[in-house]
Amino acid sequence: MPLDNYQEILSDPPAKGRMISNLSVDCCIFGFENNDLKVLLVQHASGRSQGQWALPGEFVLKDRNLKEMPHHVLQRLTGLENIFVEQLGTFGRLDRVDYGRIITIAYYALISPQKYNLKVGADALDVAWVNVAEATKLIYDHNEILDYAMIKLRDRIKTYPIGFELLPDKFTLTHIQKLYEAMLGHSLDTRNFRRKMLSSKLLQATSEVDDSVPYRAPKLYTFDKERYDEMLVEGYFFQL
Amino acid sequence: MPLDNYQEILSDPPAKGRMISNLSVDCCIFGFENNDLKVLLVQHASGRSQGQWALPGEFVLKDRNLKEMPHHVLQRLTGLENIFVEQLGTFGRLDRVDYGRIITIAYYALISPQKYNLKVGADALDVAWVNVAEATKLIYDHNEILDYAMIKLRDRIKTYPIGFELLPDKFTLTHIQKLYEAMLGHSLDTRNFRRKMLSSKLLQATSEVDDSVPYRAPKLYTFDKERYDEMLVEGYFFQL
DNA sequence: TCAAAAGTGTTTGCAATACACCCATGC
DNA sequence: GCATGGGTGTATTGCAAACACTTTTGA
Repeated sequence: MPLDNYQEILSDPPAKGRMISNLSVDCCIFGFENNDLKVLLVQHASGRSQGQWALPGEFVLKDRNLKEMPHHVLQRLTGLENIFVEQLGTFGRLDRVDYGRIITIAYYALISPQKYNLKVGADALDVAWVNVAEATKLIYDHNEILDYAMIKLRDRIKTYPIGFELLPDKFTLTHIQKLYEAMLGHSLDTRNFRRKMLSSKLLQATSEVDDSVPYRAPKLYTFDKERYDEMLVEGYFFQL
Repeated sequence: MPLDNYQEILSDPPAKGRMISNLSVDCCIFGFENNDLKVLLVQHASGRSQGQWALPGEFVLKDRNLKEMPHHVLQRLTGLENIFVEQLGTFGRLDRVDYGRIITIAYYALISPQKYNLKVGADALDVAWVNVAEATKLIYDHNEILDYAMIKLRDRIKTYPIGFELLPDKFTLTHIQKLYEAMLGHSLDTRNFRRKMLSSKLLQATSEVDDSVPYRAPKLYTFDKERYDEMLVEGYFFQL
């Protein structure tokens, strides 16, 4: 399923009167394909920022709890619900945007490739998955936000098994190793990695293999959501 | 130096016109005394919230960068500068305050006991250091914020040696052990703790001892700021 | 038969843990 | 001399790290 194969479904932005005009939410939406970590960017369609690439975002809505806002952004942009989201932090330099004093609350989201199904809203010219390393020259302070997201993500992946949020339901051990390597920015020892993953009890072997490959077909695993939820509570540490 | 011995210096709140009226900053300001972790609370002097205890806070000022705001709060409240501060997160439930849609950015600050020197602003009836365990029944969602601060603090103390921010310039090994125990909520093995602390190279033994005690005078240590800064960069991990 | 990746065990060293007694001081 | 906390060492265990070859499959 290629990443650039999205549907052109218009999704209208909310009316101005429903927005809190000095407060926005911006999202670093991450995906993983072809052993690369990607981030979802939009190109602004109008106004002073027309043509520039940005993290997707919205003004906070008057009638929504703050924590619903990143889901609202994801819903408008991708139609997806129940996505993993965490707050990153709030950015409020005086000159961070060029048209007023806007403070933004940044979130990051992790979505699995089965779910790529992008809409392009009426306020965006284009939407694209971009390799994180190539997502330079974003508008406003969005590169600062993205850099911060990467730091947090690396930190988080070492402590919680959130990487699974980026994988399809069934995946191979190599698949998840490549994901960790992409996130951490260095390679990992295969034997040690596999031992650790399997001993974590997070994985469940299926009887299936991935026979679409032109070499020895690797086993497919699924990921044990119950065990994962237990770990989130007990403060699991994942040393890598 | 007793904690409740503060000066009654009035520090006027900023004019309403300088504030962003839907955005506030609230601070969990932590101190450590008598082996207890304390948080600084204020009692509101006027308005609907009069008499209630709260985390100190302010509305965000139009002409200040967001990251200066917690320092502004600390400055007004305590007169202190150069305090360790980190952002916790932003809280925005629709009904979190009872007089409108206010979103608040929460910070936590760590201050050392030498620096206790509190002012009481014109907008506060009273200011007090309260044991964290006893800081219940705060106004709005401030208990939620404080609970979250404690979780973050525990997490952080396990990874970075931020505990030193809560100690005076010279301290004993027992002193810092008690601090860690208070933060983590359980006791630690003295021999292991000392070995680990000393091998971290964060401490520098002085030739002095604390001879104010009625038993064997313990050695005083200072803390090596340079080594600490190195560690913050190299992502030091402090397993406790 | 070759290419490409899957899959598999053992050894080594370090760091965390558990554990108990003597020491110095002031009263 | 006694009460109080200061200060110290060793043995064990578990986990992370380093390391290389055989297996399977499709082309």
